[in-house]
This record gives sequence, C-alpha cells and structure tokens, in this order.
Amino acid sequence: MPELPDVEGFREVLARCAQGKRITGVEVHDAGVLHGVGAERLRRRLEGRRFTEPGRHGKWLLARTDGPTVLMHFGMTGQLVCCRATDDLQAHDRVVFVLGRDQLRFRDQRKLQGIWLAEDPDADVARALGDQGPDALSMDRDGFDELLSGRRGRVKSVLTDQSLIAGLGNLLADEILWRARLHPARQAGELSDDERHRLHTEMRRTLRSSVRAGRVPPRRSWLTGRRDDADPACPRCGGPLDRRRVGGRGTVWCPRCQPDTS
DNA sequence: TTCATTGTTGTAGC
DNA sequence: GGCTACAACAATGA
Repeated sequence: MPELPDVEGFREVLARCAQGKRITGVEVHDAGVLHGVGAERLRRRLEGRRFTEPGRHGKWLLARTDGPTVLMHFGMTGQLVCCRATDDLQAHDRVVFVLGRDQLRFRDQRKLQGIWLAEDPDADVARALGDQGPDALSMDRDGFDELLSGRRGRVKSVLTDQSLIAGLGNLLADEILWRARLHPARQAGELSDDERHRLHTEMRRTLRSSVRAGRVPPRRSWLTGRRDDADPACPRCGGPLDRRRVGGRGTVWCPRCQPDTS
C-alpha cells in the first residue's frame, strides 16, 4: 500500500524511465482512474510533451512535463511501472504513457485514487495539493513539535492526517510508534519533550530506511514484518502484540514496549 | 452475504 | 470557526 517510500520509488521509476523522453501516445484503458479530465483531453494535452524532473509531495507524485503536470495518487494498490512497448498489457494497466519504445504504465487493481491533469503546473498543482501538510521528510524538529503540541487527538491519527503531515500511512505510523515506544492512542499534545523527540527521530530513521528499500520493509526485525502473523510477537521483547482499531484503522502495537500511560 | 482492507471526504458534535 | 471523531465510499478478495 503506497506510502511516502513507495511513491518516492515511483518517482525514481519515472525519472529513470521517462524523464527527458517525448510522450508519443497516451492510451487510456480505463477512464475510471481519470479525475476531472477525459481520455481525449488527456491525450491531446500530453502528446508531444516531454517528461521533466518528477516531484513528490506526501503520497502524491508530480509527473511534470514541459507542458501540464500529471498528478498521480496510488491509493491502496496503485503502482507505476516502466515497460517496453512489446510487454504484454496487464489486466490492471489503466493508463499507458507511450514513450516510443518504452512505456510508463499506471497500474492499479482497485481504482481508489488515480490521475489528475494540472494544466497550469503552478496554480493547478497548488490548488490540488493545497490541503496537504508539509512533507514528512522535510519536517524538522521544530515543525514536528508545533504539529503535536496542543493537540487532543490520538498521536496515530495526527501522524496519518495528510493535512497535518503528508506521506505517512497506516503501516508507517505503526512502525514509527513502535520504534519510539509510544502507544498509538496517546494524546498527541500530552507527549513529553523527550517522547516527541524520540518520535521525530524514529520517523526520520524509519522513512530513510524505507525510502532506501522502496517500501516499508517487511523484515522480521520490524513490526511490519510481524503484523500479518497469526499470533504476532514483538521483534524487540518477544511478547504478544496487540491488535485493535485505533481511529478506525487496524493498529498493531506491543503493550509491553508501548505502555498506554493515558 | 458480510467483513476487512486504506486513504479521503463529508458531517456531526464539542 | 477550529478541532476531533466517525461513518461512508471507492473496488476487491476472503
């Protein structure tokens, strides 16, 4: 499920596969992923353009061209893949950007999000991303303190609220809280200076490792590597992990390492 | 058939 | 109005 590290990986795929290349065709195999733009207009606006350096904000990918910018959000199951024109079309290849012999494919099983066209690469992008908080990778300690202080909501809800901080999803939030030894239902504003500092440090560490791996790595030494086990055990203390809904989301934590002090 | 999955959106309530 | 919590929705598989 694409979170910041996955989308950063897709950005690299685009940079490697498509940057500098001319768009010779746009094949829309399922217009259901298009938002606010039809297949015909998407094609007309993009054909003949070249992809330039791609950007990312939170979970959004900015596929820039020397004309409009294509905004992509991958929902739960989306991905961006680099193919040869001769590669078989997959069942869930919804939109194909043809670049001569190469192709950039927006592949998505469940069409929960999709593709937007920002005709004006400044104003339209700013409008589309206007409700997004700062990118999680750019959040420094002061900004993080400000984010959490005075908030009554649960710390997990704050971490996954894209309008407050952009890029963290369910898996990352659980992983970061586990590493920082903080219970996900703690009130954000009641964390001590030390706890906030730990959370910020672990957020950066977890993000860095995950970006390197292209995803939140499901290693056995990470919480993520255990959460699908039948009787998951904490990689750190070996105790049984707890699993319950927090803020409406499936949440996994270690009751021993992450005591609920609220 | 129902539930669970995730991120987003709309809304109710404080 | 700002903030918080929660239900609903998208599509699909178990």
